[in-house]
Amino acid sequence: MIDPPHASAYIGIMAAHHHHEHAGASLAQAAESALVEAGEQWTDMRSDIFAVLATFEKPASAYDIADLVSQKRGKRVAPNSVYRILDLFVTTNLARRVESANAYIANSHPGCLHDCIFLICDSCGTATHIDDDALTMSVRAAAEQAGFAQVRPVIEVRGKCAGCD
Amino acid sequence: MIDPPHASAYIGIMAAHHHHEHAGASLAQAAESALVEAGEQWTDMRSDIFAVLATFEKPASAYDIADLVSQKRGKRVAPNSVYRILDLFVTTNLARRVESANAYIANSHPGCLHDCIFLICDSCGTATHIDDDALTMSVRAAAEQAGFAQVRPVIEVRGKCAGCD
DNA sequence: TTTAGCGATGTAATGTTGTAACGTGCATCG
DNA sequence: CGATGCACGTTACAACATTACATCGCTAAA
Repeated sequence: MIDPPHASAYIGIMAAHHHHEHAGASLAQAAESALVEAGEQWTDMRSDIFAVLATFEKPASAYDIADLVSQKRGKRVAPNSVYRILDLFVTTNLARRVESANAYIANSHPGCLHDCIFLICDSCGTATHIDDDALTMSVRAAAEQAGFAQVRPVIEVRGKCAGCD
Repeated sequence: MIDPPHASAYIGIMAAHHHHEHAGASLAQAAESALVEAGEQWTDMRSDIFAVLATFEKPASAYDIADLVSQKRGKRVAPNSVYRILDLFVTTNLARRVESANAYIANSHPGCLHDCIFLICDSCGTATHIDDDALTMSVRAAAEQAGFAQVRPVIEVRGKCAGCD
């Protein structure tokens, strides 16, 4: 899977930064090593949940994931367990929570730490993301200016994607 | 209620823009006229719900509001009805939904249309907002660049407020 | 004046998302 | 072996949100 060079960003605003975007097995491997790196275990359950999460184009709800993982294992996996693991993924940067969708999405470049900006299509539900550090840093700065600390920006844009215009 | 001209200049991060910030009765009045302006009715129920919403410092859940309005009226008001009216408020810009909190907050300057940036304290739950049109316009621009249309930014920052350091 | 329509609200049921409390199995280490 | 710690299971429940349909009151057309 070759990565097209991060098609060159914005006029005036641009992240001078590019990633290795993983997919499929490569992504799972990257996730595994990132998790191990963080001192956590890469168990079967975690592997299955990550695999299922990574197949989604759209942000996936914990319940969606629970259903699919249950099928895959032939045994009910409770949402509860899924949430635990998703929380772990989020704290270790293997996945992100999309607040405006109450759902999760795999991070296609784990190990690379960013605030990211999600674009979620109101029609088809698919989410893409852009990384624009200049922008996210400005948001952080504005919040810090207002006296906030330990800042965690949530930047999402709802709208209609190019395919759904 | 006169709004100062939308002065378009920004120095770095700063809103060269100031509002009439309403509070209490003045806010309720502003809300009423904004709603009527939009061709909607200002009913007792809507008035009560707005009043309750406006008393909150923190984003209020529909259920919080339902409880308080129920008390106030001495009769159960179902969450359903509250959601209906909150949706109306959001579409008419009398209130905002805080996605990362599944909750709502009154707009202290209805009639004045903005993307706003919320700062929500993880400790005390209070929310403040900043208006920084330069920033929000950049976010819009980035999304449009990516092919999105009918863009609605959701910009929230979680963190610790000055009082909760 | 009836009545048809419409907007606002009520009622009930149900669906979805998220957490709490506690139990079990298993590996590691003294 | 027994103690500890971690992952996961199980159950129950809390919190958030929507759907379908009923009722009420107003007003505009017949």
